[in-house]
Amino acid sequence: MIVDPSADDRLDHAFMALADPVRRRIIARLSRGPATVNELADPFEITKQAVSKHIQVLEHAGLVTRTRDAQRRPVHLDPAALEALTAWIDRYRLIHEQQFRSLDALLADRGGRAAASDTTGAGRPAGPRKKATES
Amino acid sequence: MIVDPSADDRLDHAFMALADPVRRRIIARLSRGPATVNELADPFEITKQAVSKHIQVLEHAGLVTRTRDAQRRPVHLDPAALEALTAWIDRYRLIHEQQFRSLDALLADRGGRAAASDTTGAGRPAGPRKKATES
DNA sequence: TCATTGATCAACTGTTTGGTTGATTAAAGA
DNA sequence: TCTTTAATCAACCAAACAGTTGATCAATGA
Repeated sequence: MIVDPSADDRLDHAFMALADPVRRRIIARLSRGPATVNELADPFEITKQAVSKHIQVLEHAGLVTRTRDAQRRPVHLDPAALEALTAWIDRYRLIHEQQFRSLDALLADRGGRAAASDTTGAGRPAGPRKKATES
Repeated sequence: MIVDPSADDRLDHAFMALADPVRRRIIARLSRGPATVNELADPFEITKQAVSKHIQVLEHAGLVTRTRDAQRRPVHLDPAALEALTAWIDRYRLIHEQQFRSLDALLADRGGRAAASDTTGAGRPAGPRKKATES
């Protein structure tokens, strides 16, 4: 049993959880409000045991929580983990955009002639040759 | 061989591709500019064949593209697929936020007394009882 | 107490995945 | 032509995963 998962582990589990279309449909349903396992299993062709496993995956990823309401155990969406995902994606998406802006500025300074001959994109700046250690 | 993958399949592959820490580090590296397989394999303990497979997964998900530059085959980040991921996540994250705002407005109209007794959250609005068919 | 309902646990199975080693292709250069 | 370098292909293996069936647990209500 993992007690203190790293941020990397949490990203692993969250991305893996959303890599399944059944789990994405469960998230979509929960975005409109909590629901029980039986309610969530209804639209699918699989057994409720399988849906229960999917919910365990989502819970382990921190995407949903379960409470107790008499016999029912309603599942709730927890959007904090979703925010962590968009934060990770946007981080590198924006770095990439910035790389392009820097290159464009550089080419503009040189007069822009080099840009027309670089059709492969292979001449893009690769940055300093340091080890890529970021996660 | 799949020739026309659905949007759902593309999301599958993209989320699955990012569910691996090695592939996320590759994306992080590529956000700073293109790189070859050998360069990408350098920081890892695994063989370059394994890294080549990871890049195939990323390419199949539409997250990267490969070009030809003499013997080298530089890998480039393609941020369009990343945008699709954030779009999906934010869609349901914002729907969820809107649900909360609607509930808060409802409780405010009633005088807000019911809110204090609902500590489990089980009484959240579950929306109309229609089948959850959205993807 | 006992039956019912909601949900999970346990064990098993077929498929997929991440990694390896060894062989092969493709382009450059001596 | 022969060698070197970059990268992929092919076959294989162990581990993980998604699904199943059957049994069990927990709370409710007659």
